[in-house]
Amino acid sequence: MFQLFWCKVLAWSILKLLREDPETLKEHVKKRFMDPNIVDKARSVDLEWRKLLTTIQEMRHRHNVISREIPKLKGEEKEKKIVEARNLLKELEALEKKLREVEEKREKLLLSLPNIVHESVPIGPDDSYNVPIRFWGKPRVWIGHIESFKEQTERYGFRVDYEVIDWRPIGHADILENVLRLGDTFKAGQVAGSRFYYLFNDIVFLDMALLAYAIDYLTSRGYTLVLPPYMLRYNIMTGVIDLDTFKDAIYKIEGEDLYLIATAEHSLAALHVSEDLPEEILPLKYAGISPCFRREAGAGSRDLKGVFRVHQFHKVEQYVFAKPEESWDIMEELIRNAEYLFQGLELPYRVVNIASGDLGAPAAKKYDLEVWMPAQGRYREMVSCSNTTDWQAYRLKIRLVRRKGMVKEYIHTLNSTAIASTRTITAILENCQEEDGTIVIPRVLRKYLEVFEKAPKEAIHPAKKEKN
RNA sequence: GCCGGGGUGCCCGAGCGGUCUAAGGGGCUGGCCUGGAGAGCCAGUGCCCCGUGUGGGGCGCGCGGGUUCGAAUCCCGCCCCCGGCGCCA
Repeated sequence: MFQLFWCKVLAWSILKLLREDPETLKEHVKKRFMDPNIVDKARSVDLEWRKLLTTIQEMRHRHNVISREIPKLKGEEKEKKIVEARNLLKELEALEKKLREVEEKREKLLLSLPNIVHESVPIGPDDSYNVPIRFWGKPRVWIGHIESFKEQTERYGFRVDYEVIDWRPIGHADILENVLRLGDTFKAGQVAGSRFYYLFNDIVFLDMALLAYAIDYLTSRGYTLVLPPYMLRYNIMTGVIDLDTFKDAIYKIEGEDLYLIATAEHSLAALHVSEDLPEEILPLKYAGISPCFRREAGAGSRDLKGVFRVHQFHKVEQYVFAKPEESWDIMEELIRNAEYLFQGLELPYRVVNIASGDLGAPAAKKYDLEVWMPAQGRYREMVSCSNTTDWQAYRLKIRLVRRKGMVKEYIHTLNSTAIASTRTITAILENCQEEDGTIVIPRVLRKYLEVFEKAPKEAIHPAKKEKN
């Protein structure tokens, strides 16, 4: 028996849909509240490209045939053939120029297509349609926030146990700069601009302890610890993110083809660029630690105070290369890892299933982990966990090779925050705050502070009043 | 940063303007053979396009341009690796 029915598979799920089932692809684009016309455009340009390519390849073939005849000929006949070949090339020139144009257009359109939307994603145009799927911990809710707290929990059918406090905790920015006096965004603003900061002493130790805590846990779970490049080339960046992210988040190095990473996710995704990974080594799980640089161009004047939303911070990131059939289970593992870390810190949180319109092009599904911020009376994003299925893998040419039959397909990639330093610090500043402004250090962090002589061990205290 | 050497398919390695569009090994996948394994034999083993055929074709020798009817082979730019010099935390 002949074993192989030669079934040619289009490896990239989105290109396959584009060609074979464009209506379904349109449905996915509509779910994101994007213009479904991009599907028609991409489809027609893809078709145009294929037609043109076929024409050119036929001409190339004729030209190759002639070229191969030439060395066998002599004298006048040879000259005739050379002229013929030359003329054919002249014709080709214009067509190939056209092809390059079409190809560029096609490439652009293909790369502008967002990922499909997983069936479990709530449909809605913006973050107000995000759906909390579970709550953890017992938030401390200031009396004045009780109504809005209920709005943020009971509306979704959850009954979350909470503790009422009659004093309002000081906001993270205020306590950092004015009570503890361990941060200075004013001076940083003078020398670098808004959204930069100086942090001092205890808070710096806290930053380091958080990172150590995260890498300690993830490495114990078998994740490979990685210190990655902090800058990447253009073609790698575009493999990892969509155009909007590029515009809003990415810093460029002047005069070089280098861009500062906005997260270790970018470098970790790039770790296996252009590789064929055999299925038996999957899943590959990484924990990257790096600074993150973000322009925050789209943020306007949101969160200008303190270190909640800043141009640079440290982050431990989880990144996994997986077989398609296991990626959804791994997504659950990644969010559970993040939850484990925040449970350890005793920060009350909820996990939110991000609505289709708020997803971002690379992700087929995304969870955010949001911590309750007692001073703000809101849950705020600390962790973002995505399954990007084969969206990044296609762009980065990362394929999976099956043992049987040597079939190749695109792998799935996933990413999730473990801990982002400054943002987690804001959560600690508000949640672990005592009435007198003392910050009680979460127990799980203490062993990482032990190694530093001068690090705080149990609490961070308000600055002493200056005598004037 | 400077000078010299080098980057060939999954790996090793030949080719250094046309004898076809990468020799020859090795590995891997499948088939034949076998009681089973091995050996042996056969085929497949980069990307893409056309075709409802086990069919046809284009492009691939670090990347991008150029010369030529024809380039792995010649020229230019860039990247990376090795050695030497310089510089530096």
